[in-house]
Amino acid sequence: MATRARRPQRRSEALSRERIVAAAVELLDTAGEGGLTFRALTERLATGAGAIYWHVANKDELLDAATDAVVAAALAVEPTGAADPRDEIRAVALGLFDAIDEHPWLATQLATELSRSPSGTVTPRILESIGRRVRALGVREDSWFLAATVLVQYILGGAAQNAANARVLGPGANRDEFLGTVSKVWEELDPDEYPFIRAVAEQMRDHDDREQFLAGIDLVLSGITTLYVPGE
Amino acid sequence: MATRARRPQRRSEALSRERIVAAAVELLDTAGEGGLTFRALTERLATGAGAIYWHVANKDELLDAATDAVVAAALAVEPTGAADPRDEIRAVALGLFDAIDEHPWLATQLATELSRSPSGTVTPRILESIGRRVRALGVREDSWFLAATVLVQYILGGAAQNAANARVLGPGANRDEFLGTVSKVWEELDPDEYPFIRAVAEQMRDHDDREQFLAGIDLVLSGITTLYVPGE
DNA sequence: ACCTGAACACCGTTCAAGT
DNA sequence: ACCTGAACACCGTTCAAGT
Repeated sequence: MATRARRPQRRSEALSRERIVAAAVELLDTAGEGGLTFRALTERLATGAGAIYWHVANKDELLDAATDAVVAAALAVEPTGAADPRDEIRAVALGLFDAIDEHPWLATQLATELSRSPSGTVTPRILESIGRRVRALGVREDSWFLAATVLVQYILGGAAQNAANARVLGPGANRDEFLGTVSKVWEELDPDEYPFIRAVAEQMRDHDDREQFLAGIDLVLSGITTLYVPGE
Repeated sequence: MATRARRPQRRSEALSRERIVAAAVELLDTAGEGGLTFRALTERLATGAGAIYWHVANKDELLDAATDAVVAAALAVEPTGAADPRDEIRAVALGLFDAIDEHPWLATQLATELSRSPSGTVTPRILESIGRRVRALGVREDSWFLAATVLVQYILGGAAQNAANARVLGPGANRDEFLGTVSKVWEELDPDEYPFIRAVAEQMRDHDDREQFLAGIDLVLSGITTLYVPGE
């Protein structure tokens, strides 16, 4: 009774790249970045290591595929019918924000995604989604790439930072308590070396992640409008 | 002759945390993120594994220490005497940009730094440096934390993205050639799925990393001024 | 207090062998 | 074409033993 066999998984439901990637995402979600190993994967899929290597070149490719699958899903629920491109940009950004929140390993992955495959599919996907709205915003054509890139950079950076916070906490932890602790540490830093940190310790403790993230988006949007939208 | 003993290192110059961290930085710089192993480290320092563990708790702590050392050095050359806080912010940002450019492993490290030690020293260091200038800019007090955080997020994200590009290239590679290749890939994407990417493929090919990074800083600064500096 | 180095548990990847 | 699973090389970390 105690030694219940763990998930015999319907006997051989035909291995496939998709099933492997899905299992990888599950492992990453439940066990964290360190939880994705070929041994855990073979056990969960009731197969051998070689079988996985038949469908996937190596671990890096598997991670890329997992990232791509999750990002694609997050961007699939595109906001339709929103009149203001600004609202659409906010919606796309929040979609990624939530995806990273649900799959914290995405943060690290997205940060290093760019360093891998030059023809990586994740970055173009995100850039395309944001870029269309940048164009709709009326940004000068020669600044399309710049404006879209800055936005994407902020979105990924901001979402990643929040995921990091969430990860430190771990599931079920008390966010207020955690922020309180960090805030205390900040308040006790050397007043000569860290005057600013001390001054914002309280703001840090009371800030709302989502609100702050959106305020950052608006800030970038404001800069884009001021500098790159003619006649504003 | 062929089997020259590699660096006997002046026989026992007393191991210390600093020497270990310095060796770690060297290894990371020369051999990349995967190059930092305890075996390589023991060889370079002509010692045993246990000796290193006497000075450093584990690999994560070693990576944190290496990151901290490099970031501290980058921020140490603080711009003095610049009249405009905007110029100072640009200088600090470029300092980090160059540091990540010199030590590409910093990008990944900084992206995940936040997820580690809540009392991490790297983030406060950067936030402090940027925050002081944000204050000098005349930002409303209740928006100090927000404005500084957004700036730091953009700086780290932007610098990381550039480091990623540099890393894909590898030392001595031809940047123009690389961008040309990626640009070609972008131009050949599905016109229905990726109209924006196709439209900016050329801008991407011709963009200058540093220029673009600075333009992003100015964009964020413009947003901060518009939204959070009273009377502007 | 500081260092040595063998040993342990674990990992990604390969590959001869099977069907 | 697809899968098995033992084997290999390598890694982070521990620890009894030394000085």
